[in-house]
Amino acid sequence: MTEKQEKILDKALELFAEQGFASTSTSKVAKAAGVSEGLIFRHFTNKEGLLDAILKMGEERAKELFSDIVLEPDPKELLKKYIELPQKVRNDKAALEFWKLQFKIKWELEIYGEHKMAELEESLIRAFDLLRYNEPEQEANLLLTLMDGLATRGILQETYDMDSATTFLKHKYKI
Amino acid sequence: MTEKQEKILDKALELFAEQGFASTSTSKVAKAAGVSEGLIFRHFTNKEGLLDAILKMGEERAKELFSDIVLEPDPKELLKKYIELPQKVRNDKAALEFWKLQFKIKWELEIYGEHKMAELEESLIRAFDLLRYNEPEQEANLLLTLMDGLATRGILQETYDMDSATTFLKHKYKI
Amino acid sequence: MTEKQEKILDKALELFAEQGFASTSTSKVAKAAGVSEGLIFRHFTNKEGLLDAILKMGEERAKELFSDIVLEPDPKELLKKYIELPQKVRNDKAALEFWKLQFKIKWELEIYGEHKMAELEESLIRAFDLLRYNEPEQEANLLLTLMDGLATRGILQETYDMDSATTFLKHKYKI
Amino acid sequence: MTEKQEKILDKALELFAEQGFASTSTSKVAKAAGVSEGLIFRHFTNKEGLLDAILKMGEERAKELFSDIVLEPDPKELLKKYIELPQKVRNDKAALEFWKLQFKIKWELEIYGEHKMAELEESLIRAFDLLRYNEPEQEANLLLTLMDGLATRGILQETYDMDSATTFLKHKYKI
DNA sequence: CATGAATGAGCATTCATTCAT
DNA sequence: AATGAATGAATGCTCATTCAT
Repeated sequence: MTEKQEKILDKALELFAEQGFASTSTSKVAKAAGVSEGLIFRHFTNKEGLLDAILKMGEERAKELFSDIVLEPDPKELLKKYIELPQKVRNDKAALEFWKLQFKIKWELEIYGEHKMAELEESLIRAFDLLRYNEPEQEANLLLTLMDGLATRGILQETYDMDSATTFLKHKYKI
Repeated sequence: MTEKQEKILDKALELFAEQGFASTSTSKVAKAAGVSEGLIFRHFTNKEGLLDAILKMGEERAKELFSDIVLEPDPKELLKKYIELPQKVRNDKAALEFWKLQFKIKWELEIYGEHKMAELEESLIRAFDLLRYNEPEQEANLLLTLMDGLATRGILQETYDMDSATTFLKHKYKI
Repeated sequence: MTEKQEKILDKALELFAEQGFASTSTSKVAKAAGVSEGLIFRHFTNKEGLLDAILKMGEERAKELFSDIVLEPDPKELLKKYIELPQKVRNDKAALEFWKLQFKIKWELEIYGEHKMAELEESLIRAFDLLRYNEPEQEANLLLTLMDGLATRGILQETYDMDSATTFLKHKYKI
Repeated sequence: MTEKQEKILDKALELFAEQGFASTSTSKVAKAAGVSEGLIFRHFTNKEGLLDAILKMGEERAKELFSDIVLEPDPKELLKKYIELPQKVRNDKAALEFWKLQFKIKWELEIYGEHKMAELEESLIRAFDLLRYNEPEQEANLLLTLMDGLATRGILQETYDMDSATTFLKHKYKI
């Protein structure tokens, strides 16, 4: 991975996250990255190939982010970490950019990456089970869904008070 | 409003909801509507003008949908109606199209129409207040956020089991 | 000639003179005149037909302007009137508009309306002859050419000092 | 400057001079130059950018043409060279094209490039001064204005007898 | 006489992509 | 590896013109 290659990925992520995939032209990416437009195609074949590379990059970073949660043995602690995730992401510019892109792409291409969540879902189910909730699958599903809502508003609604929401949630789950 | 005008709005809604605003060209809309491309601009000035017209249309239909909830005097009934909304929308092709567009546009243009929700939020707060919840504002906010998540998955994840989720939610809120 | 017809001619003249023929769309004319675009075509067949109507109108007004000069029996007086013409036109908004259009059209369509000038040229030749100039044809031709230059600068160069130029010319021709 | 770039400039000059700026589409230019339309924009940004490039080219050639006059020390010779300029231009196809464009643009965009003439005017004033004319500024101004007329007719009126006019003028200025 | 709906061709410009160097 | 020239198709939009009412 050369320096220019990284620069392209970096700027493409930024632009795709800001303006969306379709609305970001390869020439904009090239200009922002300070490289010739042709180079993008030499390295990534396609505009789609560029997106794939970014998405793969994102998946790896997401795994890092999630692994800390998934591997947590204490169920209360696991829930806490999960619920605090949006706050954490919102305060980390790089992570926020990835999330934004992830969601934007979801809506632009209408794909909901279920498999990515499978592992997380299982760990949540286990946690709720250990905490003796009656319907752990439903609880896990509800919390995952809520998370999508939290992400939606955290990203889209600048005035959204994420801290209150998080605190309230922890209170509800008695953490 | 001539027949062709309606046809344009109709097909534009369909295409914008399916493929997104930026990725739907005016020529595609014209072709789908069986109209000359120029007609779109004569009637709606702009591609954006076309979107606005559709969005206004959607707002009116949303108001109808919401008014039934907002005006409900019985708090339990209000909550029930609100929670059942996603189910209702998911089973109504026309309504689903509008919701899809609404969310797609949110993400494409990064605007979260807070004002549209204000009335709804107030009625939810009142309901939770009447039901003697300790923190009605937080409860209302949580439910609204959850709704965004429900919509996200209901639209994006074809396999999402909306009925179970709804049932479970009603159970949680003791309805 | 209905009121609307006149309004069309009026506004078309104004716009053609300001922005040129090619750069003025029939829709602009219709909007400025407060009529439907179709009406222009009902009355004038073509965009070109509209131009022709305006040009004909202009020719008549030019004849009025010139007739006073051409019919002047005293050669000195004739020269004086001719030389003072640009000043006169420059101070008359309506006349200036016509001249401007006339010149703009000349350059846009590359036609030099020689026949319009023939009568004027003859009267100038006669005048120079009576004043015992050696080469009255050449003198007339020179003055006519100079007039084109005077018009060019009078219209195009806002800062052009037409009064000085006129005074100097009269002095040169001993008037 | 690649071959294709030059070809674009060349054909654009030709077409702009023939048909005017507004009436010459970029696709016509591209077709005439045997180039893809996109290339025009890659090299010149805009249709206006293309015009600017041509105009700058013209200015340089005009400077060459004028410098010979402006630097002439002998006043009689200077006047002679100046008066003979239109003849010279009319017999040089490339130069004529530039002049035509220059004038067409003047009328289409209504800008009179005074500053370009300033140097020339000063040298004319100096010449008339040396030749002991009473009002050298007025004389210079008159001759410049006459030149605009000469150009107008030389370009627009194919039958205009430029040689006679030039001869007569030289005779008038005793050259 | 007058309108407003409607069209097809054309416009300037942008786009993703290819290729010779 | 990297560039910059080049392209063909597409984009949003405007144009002159027609026609039913």
